Amino acid sequence: MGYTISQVAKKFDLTAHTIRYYDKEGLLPFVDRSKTGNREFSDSDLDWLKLICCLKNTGMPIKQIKQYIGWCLQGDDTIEIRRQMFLDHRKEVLKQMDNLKENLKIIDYKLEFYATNCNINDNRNKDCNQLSIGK
Amino acid sequence: MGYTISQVAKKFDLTAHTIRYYDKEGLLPFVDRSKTGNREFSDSDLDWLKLICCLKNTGMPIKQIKQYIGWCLQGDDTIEIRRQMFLDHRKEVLKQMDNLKENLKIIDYKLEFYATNCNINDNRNKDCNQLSIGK
DNA sequence: TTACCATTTAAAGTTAGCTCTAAGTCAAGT
DNA sequence: ACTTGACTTAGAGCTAACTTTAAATGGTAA
Repeated sequence: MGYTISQVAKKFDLTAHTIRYYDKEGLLPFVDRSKTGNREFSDSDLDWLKLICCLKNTGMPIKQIKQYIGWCLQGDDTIEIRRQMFLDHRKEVLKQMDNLKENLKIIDYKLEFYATNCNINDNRNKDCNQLSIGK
Repeated sequence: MGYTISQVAKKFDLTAHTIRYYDKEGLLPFVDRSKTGNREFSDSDLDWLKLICCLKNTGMPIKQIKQYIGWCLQGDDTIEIRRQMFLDHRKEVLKQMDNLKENLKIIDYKLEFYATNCNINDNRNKDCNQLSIGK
């Protein structure tokens, strides 16, 4: 039978509106319809959607995801460009992870500061309001 | 003397426009002005801005950063709530890192697939177009 | 003095990614 | 037959974070 849009929405923690929006934007050209025109998602469709969410959640714009879907539909001639896209995107993801790590250091520095100067012995004379975050 | 807005923009890889926007949104209430009304950034201001960028680049909305800045201005009564904000935000950042790691796995799976089935011996009969990305 | 910068403000415009509304269709239950 | 609820579309509306524009001011260099 396949899954209805609301079942899929639940599974992926999206709204049906959002899934229709993705469809409208060209991200789901493969999803079939029932006799009455309702979307029917197959298991393979869920795999596509999982990949789409992966790309979206790692910061790829919807337009670029659409382009990738288009390449997939075009067939094997686009295999190399698709592979390159994943390589490039992988680099992007690693960069994001590095950025998060760096920023986590700053946050941890601040937390250390609050712990050391503010909460032990409720010492309110020391200035926890300063913003020096180290070099 | 302090730094001009364009010097700061350069340092932080932002535009002067963006910095003025942050100021307008209440993120930079501490920045002084010269006699002629131009912003003059001190070293301490740069530390603030560094923290602001850290929070922004880890996904904190500008409104929430503004709220934090407001708490700082209010003084020591808000220390505990600020500390809690950093604790909460730290959790968010860790969650983001976990998400990135999970999604990186999917990307690596795809890359492995492209490497195995598509590029070795230029074997174009195998279907690299499929989207099954594993369980 | 004139030209050329960088700066200022207020306000309008842009983009991405939804989010919601209106009006309609269809299938199942009472 | 009627009601309820899930689905459909087109299109309008919304929010965040800029980004650009217009008009004005001030400092420096030739």
